[in-house]
Amino acid sequence: MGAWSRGGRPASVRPMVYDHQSIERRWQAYWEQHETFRAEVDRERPKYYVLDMFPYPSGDGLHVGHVEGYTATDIVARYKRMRGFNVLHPMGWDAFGLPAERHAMKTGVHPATVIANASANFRRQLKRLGFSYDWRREVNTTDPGYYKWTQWIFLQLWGSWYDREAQRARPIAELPIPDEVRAEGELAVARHRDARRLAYLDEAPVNWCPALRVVLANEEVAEKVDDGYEVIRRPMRQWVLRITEYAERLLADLEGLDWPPHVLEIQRNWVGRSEGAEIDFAIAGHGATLTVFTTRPDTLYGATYMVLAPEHPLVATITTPSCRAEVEAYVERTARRSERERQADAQGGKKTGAATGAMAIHPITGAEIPIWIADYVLVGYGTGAIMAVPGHDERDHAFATTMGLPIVRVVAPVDGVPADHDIGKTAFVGEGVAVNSAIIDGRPTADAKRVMTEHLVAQGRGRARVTYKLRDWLFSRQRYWGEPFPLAHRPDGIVVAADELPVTLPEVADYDPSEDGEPPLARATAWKTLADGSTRETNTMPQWAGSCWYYLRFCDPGNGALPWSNEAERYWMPVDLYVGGVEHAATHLLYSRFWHKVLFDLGHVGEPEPFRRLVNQGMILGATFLPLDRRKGDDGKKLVFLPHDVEEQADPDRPGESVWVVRATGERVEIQWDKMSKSRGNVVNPDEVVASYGADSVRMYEMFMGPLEHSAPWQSEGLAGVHRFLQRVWKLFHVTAPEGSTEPDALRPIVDGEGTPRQRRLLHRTIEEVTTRIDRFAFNTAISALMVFTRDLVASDAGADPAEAALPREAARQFCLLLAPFAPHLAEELWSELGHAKTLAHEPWPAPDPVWLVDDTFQLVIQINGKWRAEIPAPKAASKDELVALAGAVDDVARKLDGATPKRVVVVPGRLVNFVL
RNA sequence: GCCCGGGUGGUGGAACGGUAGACACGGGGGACUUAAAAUCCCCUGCGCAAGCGUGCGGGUUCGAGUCCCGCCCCGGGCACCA
Repeated sequence: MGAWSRGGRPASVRPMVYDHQSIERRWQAYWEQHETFRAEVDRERPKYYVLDMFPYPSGDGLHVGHVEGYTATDIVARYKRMRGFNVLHPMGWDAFGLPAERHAMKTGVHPATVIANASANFRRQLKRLGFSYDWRREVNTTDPGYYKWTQWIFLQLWGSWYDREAQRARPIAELPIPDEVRAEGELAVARHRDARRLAYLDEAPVNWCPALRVVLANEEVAEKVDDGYEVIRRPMRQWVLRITEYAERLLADLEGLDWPPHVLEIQRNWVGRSEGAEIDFAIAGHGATLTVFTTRPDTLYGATYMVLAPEHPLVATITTPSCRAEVEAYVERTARRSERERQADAQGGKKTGAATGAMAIHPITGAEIPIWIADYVLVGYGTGAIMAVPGHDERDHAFATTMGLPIVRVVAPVDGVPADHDIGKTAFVGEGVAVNSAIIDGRPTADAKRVMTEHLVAQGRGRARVTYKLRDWLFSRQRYWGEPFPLAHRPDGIVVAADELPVTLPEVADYDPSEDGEPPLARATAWKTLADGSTRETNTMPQWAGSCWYYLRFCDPGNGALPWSNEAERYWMPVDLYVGGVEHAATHLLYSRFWHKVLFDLGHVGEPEPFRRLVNQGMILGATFLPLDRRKGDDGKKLVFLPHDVEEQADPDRPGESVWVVRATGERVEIQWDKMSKSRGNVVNPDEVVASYGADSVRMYEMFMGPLEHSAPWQSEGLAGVHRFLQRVWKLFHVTAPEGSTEPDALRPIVDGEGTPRQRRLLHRTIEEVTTRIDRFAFNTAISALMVFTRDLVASDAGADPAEAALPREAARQFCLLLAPFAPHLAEELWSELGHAKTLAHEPWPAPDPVWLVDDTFQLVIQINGKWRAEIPAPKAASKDELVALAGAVDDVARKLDGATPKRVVVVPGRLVNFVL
C-alpha cells in the first residue's frame, strides 16, 4: 500500500471527516455509564415491550442476519422511548441444547464454560452495534436461578389437569376422585391423577434419532430428516405435555393477533382442526366395538372395508388364527420402519397391509365387511381406525386397488363434472349428491353429512366430533445439557415433585447417552439416588423449555422469590412487538402460547396470549460464484468460488456492463445468492463491517435493503452508499477543516430558528414522512426521507439562496432526533455538538407543524383521456373551475384539445385535471 | 394436490385508484487534481421516433402496478391426518 492509500495515511493529514470509530466508542460508553436504557415499572407512563427472539449463543458469533431483526426492534424501541413510552427492550441467551454439549464432548470443556464464552462474545458484538437493551435484565436459560423457574412452570403443568367442562386447567388437587378409585388406596388415586395431568409419562412409539441419540418432538422430525438424519419409531417411556387439550384455544385465539398471515397459516395447519363424525361398528363374533372417525359420514354406504392402524389395541384380540402370523409380521415390520421410508411410500402412493380375518358389521346395512390393518392409518389421529370408502378417498382407492377390494360409488358429481368419471379408475373426492345411499339419496354432500350424523346419533351408533392433527408434545430428551425434571420416582412407583428447586445438573464424566437411549444423568448415581430410596428422573427437558417463558422472566429478571411478580407481569405484558425468524412458527411460538395459556388458567399471568404483534425478518443472502459450466471439483462436489477469489471486471463485449472473473485464472463465473452459512463460506462477519464502516452504517444499510420481511442480498456497495450518506450528514453539520490541519471539523455556521420557508417545509415534511414510515415499519423509505432532507436542506455551494447556506438550529436539532433511531451514535454526537449536555434518548419526538405540510402551490397534472400531457404550477386555493381554465390555457393542451368540447372534465383538487374527449 | 405470499428498470426497491420507477446501488458524462483516490454536479425504464411500458388475457373506472375474473411463473407452508 502506498503512502496515500486508505490504510497508510501520513499523520500530518487530518483524519477522516466522519470518524465513526471514536464516535461510536464514546456513545456506547456514555449509555453504559448512564444506564440510559434502564427500564423500571412506572404506572404513570404507558409501557411498550419490544422483544427479539433471543439467540442461541453459538461459537460462530453473531451474523448479519441477527443484526437485521435486532436493528428493527432497536429502531422501534428508541422511537417509542422518544414518544413517551416506558420501553422494555431486553436480551438474553437460549443456551441449553446440543451444540454446546457436542462441543464439550469434543474438547472436554464444560458446556457452561462454552456458553459463557460464546455469550460474552455475543454481548460484546451486540453492544458494538449500539442496541438499546437494558442489560441489567439479561437472562441465561442455563443459569440455575433461571431454570429453577422453568422447573417450577413444569411443576405447574404436572400439578394440573384440564377441566373440559370449565375449559381450563385446574390444580390436580381439585380433580374429582371417584369413590371406587379412592377405595382402592393411595396408589390407585395416584394413577388416576397421573393419567390426567398436563405432564404425563407415556409408553408410546416415539421419533428416535439414533445418530443424535435423542427422541424428537413431531415438530422437530422434518427438520432433522432434511438434515439427513435417520429417524425411526420406537416405543419408549417418555414425558409428554397435553397440548392437545388446548388445540381449540390455540386455534381460536389466533384470531385477533397481529401476526403475518403466513405464520397464522402454519399454526392453523399444525393444529389441523377437522369436523366430522365418529361411527361405531360392531365386530362379528366379538363384544368389542370398533369406532372410526370420518369427515365424510355421508359416504358411509360406500364403506367396503375397515382399516386399523397396526398399533391399534384391537388388532391383537380380533385377528383370526389363520391370519395371525401375517398380521404379526406386518406389525413388526411397520414398527421398525423409519420416518423416511414411510414418507417415500406415502409420496409414491404405495400401500401395504394385512387382513385380520375379522369382519365388521355395517351399522346401517348390516353387511359384513373385512377388517384390515395398514400403516397408512395412523394410530395417533382420530381413533386410529377408519372406514374405508375407496370410491371417494384416494388413499382407500389405492389400497382397495392393491388388495382387490370392492369399490362402489355413493356420491355423484353434480352438473355432470366430470361426466366420464370412472370410479373404478380414480376416486371421486369432491362434493356432489348422495347415491346408492338409501336414507340420504339425492341429498347434496353438506346436507347428507348432517342427516347421516343425526341418524347415527338417533340410533346410538355415532356422534358428531371434531379432531385435531396436533399431538401431545413429547417433552423429554436423553441429553445432559438441559433442565433436569424436578421429579423423583418412589420405590412404590409413585412420582413425586422435588421438595426444593432448582434441581441442579450434576457434574458427569461422559455427556453421551447410551446407544439405547439411557440418559447420561442415569449414570450420575449419587445425584440420582435420594435418601428415601426414590430416584430422580434422569431425562432432561428439550431446548424449547427455556424459551417458552423467557419473555415473562424479562419482566422481573432479578426476582429470587418468584418467577415474576404479579405487578411486573401485569404492567409489561403482553409483548407489543416480537421480531424473529419464521423457522419458529410451528415450534417455539406454538409451545410458548401453550405454556402461556396454562399459566393464564392457573392465574399466574393476566392475558391469554403473550405476543400481540409478530414480524418475521427475511434472510440476508450471501454471494458465492459458480463456473458457467457448473463443473464439479476434485472432491466431487459442485465447484464454488468465494467472494475473495473473484473480482468484477468490465465486460469486453458489452460496454458499461461488468462480469465476475476468478482472480487467479481469469475464468468467468456467475454470482449466486444463498442463505448465509458457515459451510457455504458466504457469511459476512458483523465485526469486520462494523470496524470499517461503523455500526450506524451497518444498521442503516440493513434497514435500507428493503422491507424487513423480504430476503435480500448483502451487497457491500450498498453499505458503502449508506456510509456515504452518513458522511454527508456529517458534512451538513460541519465545515471541513483546512487541508493539512489536525484540528477536528468545526460546526457549520448556525442561524436560529427553522430557516427559510422552503427549509421549514422540507423539515416538517421530513418529520411527517419519517414518523408515518416508522409507524408502518417501512424503515427503508423513512431512511430515504432522511436522505432527501440531507441533500436539500442547505443550498449547494453553487449559486442559490445565500440565506440557506447556514444551518438552521431548530431544523438541525429536530433532524438529530429523527436520525437517532437509525444511526444513534452519530445522532448523539451531532446533538451534543449542538450544545446539549444530555443524551437525546428521552427527548420528545418531533411533531410536524401542519401549516408547513401544505404548499401554496402544487404541480397540477393535466391529462387528456387519462394520459399525462402537461404539468403546471397552480395555487392550492384555486377552485375547480379555475383549475380547468388554467389547464385549458396551456398551449400544448389547447393544441391537443383542438377546440373540441370535452365530454367530461375530471378535476381532483390538489392533483389533476383530466379532459375526457 | 390443497392452502398462503409474491411477480415493477441492469440491481435492492418507491408509489391514499390520480405524473410508474422516490431513495439507493451499478453505469455514463463533467468539475476539482500533474495524476489517481476521495468528494461534488448532471444524465440514466425501453424505443431513432410516433410511441410502448408494472408476468399474461379479459373486465370495472374519466383514470388500474393498485379493484374484479381467468391463466402463467416464482417462493413458502401442509400433505397417507380419514
